[in-house]
Amino acid sequence: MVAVAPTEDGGGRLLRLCDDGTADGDERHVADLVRAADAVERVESPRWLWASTATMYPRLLRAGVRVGRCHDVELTEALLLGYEGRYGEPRALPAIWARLRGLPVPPDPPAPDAAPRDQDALFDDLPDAAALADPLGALVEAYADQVARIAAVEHPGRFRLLVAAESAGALVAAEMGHHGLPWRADVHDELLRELLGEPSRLAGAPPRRLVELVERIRAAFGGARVHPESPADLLRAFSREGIVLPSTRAWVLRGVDHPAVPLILEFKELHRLWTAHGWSWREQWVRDGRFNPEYVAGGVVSGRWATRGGGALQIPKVVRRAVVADEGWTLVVADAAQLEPRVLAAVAGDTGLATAAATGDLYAALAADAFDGDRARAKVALLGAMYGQTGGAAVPALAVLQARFPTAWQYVERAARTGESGGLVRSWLGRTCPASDQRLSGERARARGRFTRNFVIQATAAEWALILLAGVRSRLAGTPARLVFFQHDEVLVHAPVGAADEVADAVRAAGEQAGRLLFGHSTVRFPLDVSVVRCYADAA
DNA sequence: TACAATGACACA
DNA sequence: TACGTGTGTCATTGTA
Repeated sequence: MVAVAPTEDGGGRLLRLCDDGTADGDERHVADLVRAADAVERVESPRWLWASTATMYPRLLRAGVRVGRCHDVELTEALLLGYEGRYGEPRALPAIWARLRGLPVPPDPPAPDAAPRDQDALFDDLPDAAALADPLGALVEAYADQVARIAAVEHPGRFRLLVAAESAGALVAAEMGHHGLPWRADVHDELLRELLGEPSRLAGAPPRRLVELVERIRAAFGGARVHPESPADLLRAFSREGIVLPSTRAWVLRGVDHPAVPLILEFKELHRLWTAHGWSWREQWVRDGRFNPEYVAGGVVSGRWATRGGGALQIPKVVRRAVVADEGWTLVVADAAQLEPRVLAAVAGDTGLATAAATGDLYAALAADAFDGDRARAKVALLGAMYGQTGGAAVPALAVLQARFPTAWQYVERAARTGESGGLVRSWLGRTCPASDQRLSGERARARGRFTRNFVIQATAAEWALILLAGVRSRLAGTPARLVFFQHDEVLVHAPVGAADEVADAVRAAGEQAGRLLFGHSTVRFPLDVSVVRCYADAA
């Protein structure tokens, strides 16, 4: 392992370490960090120890340097603080962040009733001068501390896998952001014109079809000046016609008998396309045939990724027509089928559910076993159990689930009760939900119960996906194929046409390995639907 | 005028 | 078919 800390002059300091964090050689200073890292990577491809992949790696990527493995101290620290129930501590993360960058540690905020402090006490509080000047020392110290804390968790082996997956995920996130998703601006423009009509010559003014729809909506309201993009205005317009609505949500409007309703629904859909993924979106986010969002690994408490800008994780299905492989290239699209119920079967160790999850269609197997072959009811029951549904027609189906798969049922119920009473729940590998800030009661307690019930599943599903991603990445290393998109349970690889089958096999193999790494010899399978397409919209 | 809260809806 | 989890983004509306 090689620890690396950048210095302000573009150089950096390197130190070879053993796995427990003890030094294995002398520290050396290099004038050009990027070149030095490249050389070290080529010769020995070590695991890199650094403060933050998100701040270090893009710089290397811009210089054409790719690394194989790393340990990301900040992401690991967030995982450990969460595990220890300290995530909300105001100073915990900022403190380590500052020390790793050689900055002064922010002081504790003074307690509201504290007596004024004397000079000596202030002096005691000053950051250690050596630590201040020594980010590399702080890094090595933080790593050794993390190694010891990981050894103390309930399942250290699982937690080490989590740390490795989180760090690998951060590498993938930086690489995907750097590489970008192939995006045909001309195809995007064509489909926008098709759906929205001619764009206005006036910047910021709506395209033709939206203008027409507004006119027809006004006509349906007897010529009143209605602004359909304003929910409050729409509510007023309906109430003038004697129709009082709780909101203007699409599913509320669908139950309303009024000539304006179908027009409003169409307007909403197109208006959203125009504002969220229209021409100005394209101008802002698409450059040289690539959409380059910034992925934030570990950005969601459940371990799912977030993105900053561009709404990369909410690309509407119609817009996926603009995602087209380069000439001579192809897209390998793989998504995990029924990932969350399969995760439930595996983590709960419910043998009946695991038997159903050993097949390609979990819902169908479950239906055959317990729901008289009614696949839709089986699906509703399972989703209801994972999301905490309490009412509606799912209730009888939930009762069947409870009676026939008590182990799985109890697993999610226990997570819900722990959450309601303010406790912490963990994913399979040890990612921990945020602590409750106060004692809860009533609806707020129940809401936290629904959250923790879902957390144990969603966070474990995110772990499976992260391990899949890491597996795909390492199998593609040294080939021209690139991971270009990842969305919770779906990955896209941009590959030369001739390599498509090989890449598809690699993705499937990574999926099988992810299941084994997480759950050993569980009978639960995690099949991937893989398709090889020119255009993302054509994926099955 | 700037920012925060809200409503709505896209994705998994 | 009924609204239960997690997000990000935009427009509107309310407040400082």
